[in-house]
Amino acid sequence: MPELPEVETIKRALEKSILGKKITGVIVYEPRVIREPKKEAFIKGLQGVTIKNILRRGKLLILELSSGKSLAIHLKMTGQLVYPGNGKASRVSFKLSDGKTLDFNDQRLFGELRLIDNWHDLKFIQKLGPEPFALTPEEFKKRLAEKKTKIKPLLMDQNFISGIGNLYAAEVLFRARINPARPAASLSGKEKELLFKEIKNTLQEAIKYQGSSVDSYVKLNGQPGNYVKYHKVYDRQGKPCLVCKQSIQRIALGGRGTYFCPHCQPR
DNA sequence: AATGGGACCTGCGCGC
DNA sequence: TGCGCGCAGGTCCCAT
Repeated sequence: MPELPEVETIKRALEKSILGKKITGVIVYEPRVIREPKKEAFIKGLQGVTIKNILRRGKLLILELSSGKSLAIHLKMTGQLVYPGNGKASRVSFKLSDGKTLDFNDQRLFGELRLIDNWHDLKFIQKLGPEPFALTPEEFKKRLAEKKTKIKPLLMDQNFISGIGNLYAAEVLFRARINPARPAASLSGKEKELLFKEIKNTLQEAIKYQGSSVDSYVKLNGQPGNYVKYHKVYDRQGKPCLVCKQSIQRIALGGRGTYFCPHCQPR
């Protein structure tokens, strides 16, 4: 479940530690995580290239390379990047010119590595909604206007707005005091403004604390992020609401576990 | 357009 | 105790 704050945390750490270094070799332990091209071409295409630029779009990490190609990394549920690598449970290991390795770990193999000519051409990128931090309240309200879906699945829709997953959708809606099952179109102008504000606030705060380590997210150095202790609803079912003391509920919405306070977030 | 389901995966927690 | 089952969720894809 790495979402925008977790991927941003990793991106910033990568910039400090591997930017400008050369990939001197690639060891593939689990070919299934390499989505394109085939393993041999993937290894060959990365051999000897320098990492020129590191970007994030939504939850996707992009390393631009001296060859003109890019390495796109999606961590999906359980993907990790660890530097310096320790070789433990690594699916793919990148040897760098500093003698250390960058390890890609992924227990469940949902993660995706792609070596591509132009990352702008990725279908995922072409359909991707705007970055929360590059959006104005007016634009956000406008995008919300015609939507008939429930607000929580909509926030998680990467084509609507990028970077928000199950965890931060729950946290944001609690802070905006909006019930996750509300139809998006039913939100008042004030609620839309507050929601947008809380999206930015929550993501910013989570980045400050370097992400939420529930499940398997770790920072580039292998250590957990610190934001879990600030969660107000996620994974807190049955526990007292930090505002009103009522029990936090968990329901299924769009097939996903959804946490909220029935008192603070009424229908 | 929206919604629901399955697929991809594996480790964990639960019930019996 | 041990086993089998369901669940967890990011994204894509298909069906309705």
